[in-house]
Amino acid sequence: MKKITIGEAARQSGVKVPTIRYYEGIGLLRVPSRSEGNQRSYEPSDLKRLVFIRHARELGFEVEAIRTLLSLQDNPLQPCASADAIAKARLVEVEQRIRSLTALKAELEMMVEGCGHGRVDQCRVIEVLADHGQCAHHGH
Amino acid sequence: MKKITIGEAARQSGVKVPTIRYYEGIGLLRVPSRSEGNQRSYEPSDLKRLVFIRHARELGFEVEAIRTLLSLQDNPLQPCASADAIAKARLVEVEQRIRSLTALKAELEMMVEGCGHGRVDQCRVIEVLADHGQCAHHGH
DNA sequence: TCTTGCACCTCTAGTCGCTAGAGGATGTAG
DNA sequence: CTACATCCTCTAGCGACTAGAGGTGCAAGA
Repeated sequence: MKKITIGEAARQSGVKVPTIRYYEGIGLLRVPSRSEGNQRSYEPSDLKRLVFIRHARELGFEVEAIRTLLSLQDNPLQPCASADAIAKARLVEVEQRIRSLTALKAELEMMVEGCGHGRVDQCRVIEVLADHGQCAHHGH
Repeated sequence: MKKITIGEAARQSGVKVPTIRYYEGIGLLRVPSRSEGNQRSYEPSDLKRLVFIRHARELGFEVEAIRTLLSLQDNPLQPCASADAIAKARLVEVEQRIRSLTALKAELEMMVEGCGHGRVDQCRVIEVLADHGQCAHHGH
């Protein structure tokens, strides 16, 4: 039962102090007990939860998805179909995002390579932006 | 000089009506003339500008970058080094983003594949989120 | 002419996930 | 005792829109 301050929790979890308070506000984190001087006082389990949240955020899960994942974690005997579905949906999103960014990269490369570093009226960057018809990929 | 309404401009440019008004508000688009009934009235040049903006947004350029690109387009005799620099910076961002998303994809795939579709307490998705040490990539 | 109904107008507030700052209380080291 | 860091609450801001309220304009059919 070694209780720690919010600052220490921030240091150990990698989540910033105002963000911890924000997570409490939106109900991702339980309301912690307070010290005599009204300061938040966290337990190891809170720390674990913070690391879980941080990690999920780094993987790009939205707060609502994390809310669901946390409630699943809190009820470990339930079937994990939901967790699986959330992760799969995220995977599909990420794959889609990679595809569109790759197309985008090709287009930017064309723009940059085509730029003769002369005047704007000969600049391929501006030209391509002005005329969509010159795009390599018309999907967007 | 065929003037069009904001709705028609939206249809032809692919930029939504409230977004056109928003662009006017932040100064990306000139303040258009008005009809007798106080309705915005756009010219072909506005339409071109809207398409330019839409295209740049689709390529992920921020509004401030677009502001610069537009001012370059308005002064075609200047050297295009700025446009080139903006596009290059965006390219670097995109490449970085693709790299991190690819790492993320690998991690999500591991999570999804490892999930035995049983109960939460055996679920790899939850497990990996809870314990950062199990990640394939520790960079994040 | 009337009326229906869509498109337009302005303005404010909400979205997401924080982040920054004001203004004050508490805790700790020298 | 005095700094100074850290904590507290509260409000407002970020980017790039989006949604909605409450009202006006306009074109076409009955």
